[in-house]
Amino acid sequence: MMLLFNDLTRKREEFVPITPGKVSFYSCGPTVYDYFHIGNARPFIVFDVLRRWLEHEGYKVTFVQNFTDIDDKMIHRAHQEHITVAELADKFIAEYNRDADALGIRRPDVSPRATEHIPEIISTIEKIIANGHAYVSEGDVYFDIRSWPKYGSLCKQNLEDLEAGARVEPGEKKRDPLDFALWKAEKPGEPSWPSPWGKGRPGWHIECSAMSSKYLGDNIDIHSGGVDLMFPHHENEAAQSEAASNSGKPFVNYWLHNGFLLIDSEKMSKSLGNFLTARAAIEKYPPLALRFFMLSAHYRSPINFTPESLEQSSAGVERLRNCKGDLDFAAKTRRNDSASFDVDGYKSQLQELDKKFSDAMNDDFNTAAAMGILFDVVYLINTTMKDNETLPGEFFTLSQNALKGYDDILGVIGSDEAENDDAEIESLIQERTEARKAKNFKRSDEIRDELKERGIVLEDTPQGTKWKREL
RNA sequence: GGCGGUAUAGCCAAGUGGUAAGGCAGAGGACUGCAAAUCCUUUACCCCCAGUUCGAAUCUGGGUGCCGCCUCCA
Repeated sequence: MMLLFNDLTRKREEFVPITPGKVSFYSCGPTVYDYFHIGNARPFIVFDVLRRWLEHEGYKVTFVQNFTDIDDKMIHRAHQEHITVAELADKFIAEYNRDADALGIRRPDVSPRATEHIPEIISTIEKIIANGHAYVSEGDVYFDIRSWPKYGSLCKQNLEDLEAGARVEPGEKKRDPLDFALWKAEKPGEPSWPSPWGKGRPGWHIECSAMSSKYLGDNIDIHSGGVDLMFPHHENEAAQSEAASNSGKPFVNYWLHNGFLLIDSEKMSKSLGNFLTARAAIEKYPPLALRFFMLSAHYRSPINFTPESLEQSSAGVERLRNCKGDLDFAAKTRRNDSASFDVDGYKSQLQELDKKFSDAMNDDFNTAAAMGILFDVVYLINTTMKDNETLPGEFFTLSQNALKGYDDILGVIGSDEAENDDAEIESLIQERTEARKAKNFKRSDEIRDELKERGIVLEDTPQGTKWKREL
């Protein structure tokens, strides 16, 4: 049984998919006007891991994440850069993919772009108007929140409080300050598309309603995003989608929102000068450490991005990787299939830990607790190798598979790929081994220091010298 | 002002009634030519004050601190 905290009810609920064995999952993606920042990276990483976990649990998941490629920020930036909005979008979609790939974030099953779904958006708006929940006003179309009694039910605010903070732009023709644009009439110099209400462009929220409905249907299992999207974006999305479908069914069964990422205990903002793109973070810290950091706290808690926390995360990743490296090395040097070893006992210990890991992941996706279990697995492997001179192949197969299984979900260990200086490194190690045999420690330490400079760390073991690349 | 979240060791962080996971850092030890890795040992009056209970980090009430949303920012 899987429990998920549903922001609709503010409770942990058992996850029951609409269709047994299948999950429809929509996650809000980036507005592609710039590189995405480290705060954006949190939902991308965390919900990608949730997606993997759902698949691990046997669900066939359809994961949709949009690209918002038309809005005020897009238009503004394109003007600045003297390029078209479409060119800007193409560029930053490519940059998104580059950074997301580097962070080990799997590509969604569908990555729809708003501008490629104008007909769907228009027909969604038409349905909302036909159902009496939107009105046309001088080329704009607004959602009529007063016609929607459930409005405010996701963010749990009453309309008066929301209204107190509502902002009305000059030129907007709203009946109520909280009404929001589904369609915006064309302004000079802005991209526009023909519509029944004249030329214009879609509002911010409507694309998600139109595209989620197209790819996932009117009633979807999971919708995720950052907490700050809860209002107004998700509140509006839900109102639109339900007003359009008019089916009486909720737009979303489980709303999931990740907590905010702070930098040095402050909200990231350009004015504070603590703005950090994912690109810059990847250049500064190992992607594995960034993932480790994101998964080391519960996804709904706030996390604080500091140099110290990233160093700690890097050290944690090192421990995981050391275990994998030691295991792989021992598999080559200490394997002995006739060694006496209680394979069944070991297997049941691993299974017990695996059960704990699953329990943690199924308890509102508690990756922090699950990572704790991963370290327990590491400890079991390390102590087993410590206590046994040689081990049978089954030990290595079981252990390696266990680590790989966890890493397929969390992506915090990684694998080592051969590089073209491998042979040279190994020949230097061979030379060092000869030097050590001859008690020429000066030469042997020289070689070790030289390799250290190049990010290669040597470890001498009774079975020979093992080496690894630093993160 | 309204709504919500959070407060656990030097640091990060699990833990929704039964004598506090895990990681990082530190100290001592084993191992090592020296290291590194690993292993062993070691580090907590769970923000404060009341209350409920046989029993609370966990529940209730009241404080205090920090954070977020209410401003098309994940």
